[in-house]
Amino acid sequence: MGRVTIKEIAQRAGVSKGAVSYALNGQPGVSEATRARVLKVAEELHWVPNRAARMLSVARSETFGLVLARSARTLSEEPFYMGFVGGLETVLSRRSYALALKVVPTIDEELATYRKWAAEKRVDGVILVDLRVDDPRIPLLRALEMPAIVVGDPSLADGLACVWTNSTAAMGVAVEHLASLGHTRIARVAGPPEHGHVWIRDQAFARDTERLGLAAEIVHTDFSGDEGAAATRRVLTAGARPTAILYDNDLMAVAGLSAVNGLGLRSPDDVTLLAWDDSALCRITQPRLTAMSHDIVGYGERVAERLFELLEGAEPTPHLYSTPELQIRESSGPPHSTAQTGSP
Amino acid sequence: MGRVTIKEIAQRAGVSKGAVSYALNGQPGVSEATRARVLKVAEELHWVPNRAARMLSVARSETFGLVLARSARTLSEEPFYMGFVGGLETVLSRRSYALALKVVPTIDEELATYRKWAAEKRVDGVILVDLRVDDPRIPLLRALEMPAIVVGDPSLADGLACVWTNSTAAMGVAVEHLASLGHTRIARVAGPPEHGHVWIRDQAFARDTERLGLAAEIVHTDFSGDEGAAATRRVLTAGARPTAILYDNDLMAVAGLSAVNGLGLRSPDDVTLLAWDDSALCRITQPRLTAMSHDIVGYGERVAERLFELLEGAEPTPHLYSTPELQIRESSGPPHSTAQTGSP
DNA sequence: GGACGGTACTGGACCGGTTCAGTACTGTAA
DNA sequence: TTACAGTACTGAACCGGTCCAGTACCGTCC
Repeated sequence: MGRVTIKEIAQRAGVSKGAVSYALNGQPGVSEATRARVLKVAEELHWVPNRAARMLSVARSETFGLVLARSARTLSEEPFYMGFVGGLETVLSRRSYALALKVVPTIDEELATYRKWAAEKRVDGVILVDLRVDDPRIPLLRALEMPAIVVGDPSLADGLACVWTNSTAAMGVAVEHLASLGHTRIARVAGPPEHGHVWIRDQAFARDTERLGLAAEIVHTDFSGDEGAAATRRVLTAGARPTAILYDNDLMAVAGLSAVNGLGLRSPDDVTLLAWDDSALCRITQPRLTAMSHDIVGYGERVAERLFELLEGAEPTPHLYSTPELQIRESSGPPHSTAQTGSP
Repeated sequence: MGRVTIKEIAQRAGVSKGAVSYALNGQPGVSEATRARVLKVAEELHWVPNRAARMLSVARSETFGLVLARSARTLSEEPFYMGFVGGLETVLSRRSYALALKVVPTIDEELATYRKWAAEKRVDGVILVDLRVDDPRIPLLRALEMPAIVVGDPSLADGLACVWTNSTAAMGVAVEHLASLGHTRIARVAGPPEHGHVWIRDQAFARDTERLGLAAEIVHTDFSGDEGAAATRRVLTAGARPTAILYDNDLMAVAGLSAVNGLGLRSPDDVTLLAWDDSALCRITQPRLTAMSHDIVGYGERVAERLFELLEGAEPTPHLYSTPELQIRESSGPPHSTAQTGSP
C-alpha cells in the first residue's frame, strides 16, 4: 500500500524509469506492447503520480489561486462566493487541477499573498475578484507576470484578461422596467463606491435615470443587511419618497423589505423593490423579490475555462459572460397613486 | 528576479547548500555568524522556499483538504461553509499551510477524492463535514490512515478525532425556552434525517418535548428555503396547529416567516419562530428571528487547531467547542389565546 | 603530547518524477 | 554492401530542497 513509484513499475515491467514515464504520459518513445505492459503494471499497483515530484520537474503546480480579501464574517453573508467557487471547481476537477483558497482581511495582505505565491511557484494562475477602482492588484500581477483572470468589467481590468457580465446594459433593463411601470422617483441602495462594479452601476444608473427623466438618488452602504435596512428607512422617510428602490445585492434587498414593513408600508403597493444577484433569498420573502438574475455557478465555470485558455497561450482579451436578466416577481408593481405624491 | 535557490545563496555566502539549509531552518550545525550572513543573503535575494521541493524531501504537503459534497447551487445558499472556511484559513495562514477545497456532487466522489489525495500525498490531513449516520467516509479515512478531524458529534465520529457543538444541550435550551413561554404544541422543521446532526437533534427534540409534556411534530426537508416554507404551511394548516416552530437552519426559518405572513398570520402573535445557526439572515427580517447561535468562524479555527495538534501526535479525543446559545429576538412570544385552540 | 569531545562545516545521497543525449537494433535505399 | 533514417530504449542529469555521514579544526584534560 502507498509508496508506489515509477521505479517500482520499471522494475516489474523490466524497463527503465524513463520508458515508464513515456508510457504513462502517452509520449512517443516506447512500443505499443511495452506501453500496454507498463500501463497494466501501473494499474495493478494503483500508481498515482506524486504531486510534489511532478511539480518539481515540470515547474507547474496544477493549482489555481483565489484570494478573498474580506473578513470571514462578511464572507459568510455573501452567497456569491460559494456558488462561484463551486463553478470553478467543476472545471478544475476535470483537469485534476486544485484550488488554493485564501481568506485574508485586507487587500495589502492579498498583495503579499500574490508575491509569496509567485516566489514559491505555488499557483499557475490566479482569479481576481472584488475589483476596485484603480485596483493595486492589477499592476502587481502584471509585474509578477502571473497569469490572471479578472472577474469584472474590462474597464477595470486594464488590459488583463477578464470575464465580465454587462452591468451597464442590465442597469438599463432594470431602470426601464421601473420606468415602464410608471415610477418617476427611484433610489439606488448601493455598495461601497470604491468597488468597481458598484461604481459602474452608479454611472449607468445616473445616465439611465437622466435619459428617462426620472428623479434619482444613490445611497452607499457596506453591502450588509443592517446598512441596507438603514438606507431603506432613510430614503423612505426623507422628504421626497421614492416609489422604487434598486439594491446592489440580495441581502440588502431582503433587509430593505423588512424595513419597508417596519415602516408600516407594503411592497409593491407603496414601494417596488428590485434586488441584484438573485440567490435563493429572493424567492423566500413575501412578496418574492424581483431581481437582476445571473448564473453565478456558470460564471465561475467560464472564468476557470478562460484561465486554462490563457495558460495555453490565448490572448488576454475580455470575454463577456452574460448580461443579468430581469426576473420579475411580486415585489414589482406600478406606483400607488397616494405614495407618488410623497409624505409630509 | 525569481529562480532564487539555496544553491545561489550558498555561493554568495561562501558556504555549502547543507549549511544554508541548516541556517535557514534554525537548526544547529552552523555558527551564529554564518547563520546571520546566510539569512542576510537570503533576505537580499528575496528567497522563498520552493514548495514542491520541500514537499518532495520532507514528504509533507503543508496542505489540509476539505471536500464539500453538495451541488454548487445549494452551497451558495448555506452561509455556514464560507464562515467556516474563513475560520480555518485564519489558523492555516499562521503556519503557512494551504487549504485545498474541493466541491463534488456526491459522497461517492468525495470518497474517490480522499483515495486520490492519499495516493498522491496531496494533503496532510482532512476535515470532514456534513456527517451522516453510519458515514462511509469514516472507515475509509481510517483505512487510508489519513489524519482527519470530524466536524460533528462524537457519537458520529466513531473514534476519529472530532470537534463538536452540543446540539443536544442546545435543543434542551430551545425547547425549554418555548415551554417557559407557555407553548404546548411545537413543530420542528428539520433537514434530511440521514444527516447526523439532524438525527441527533431529532432525538433530543423528541426526548425534551416528551419530558416537558409537549405535543411535538417533526417534518423533514432538504434544508432549502422552498421546502422550509412548504413545511411551515403544512404544519400550520393541519388540524392541530402548533404555536411554535423550530427550524434546522436560518434559510428555512426566514422562508418560514414569509410563509406565516402569506397565510395571514403574524409572528410572534400567532406563531413563535426559532432558527438555528444565527447568521445575518436572522437579523434582517421583521420581526427579527430568535435563534440558537454559535460562532461558526471560531468553530473553523478550533477545527484547524485540532488538526495541527493531531499531526503533532495528540490523541484523537473529542473536543467540545461550544453549546449554541439562545439569542432571543422578537419572533419569540407567548402563544396567543385564540391560536392555541387550533383552527378548523 | 596524545586522546577525546564538541563545533562548524562539506559532500553527496535522496525524494519521485521528466527529459535529453546517446546507443543498439532494424529496415530501406543507393 | 554500405550509408542512413527511424524506432525503442537506457542512463543520467535535473528540479530544489533535506539530512546523514564524514572531516577538519579547536580546546581541554590527564
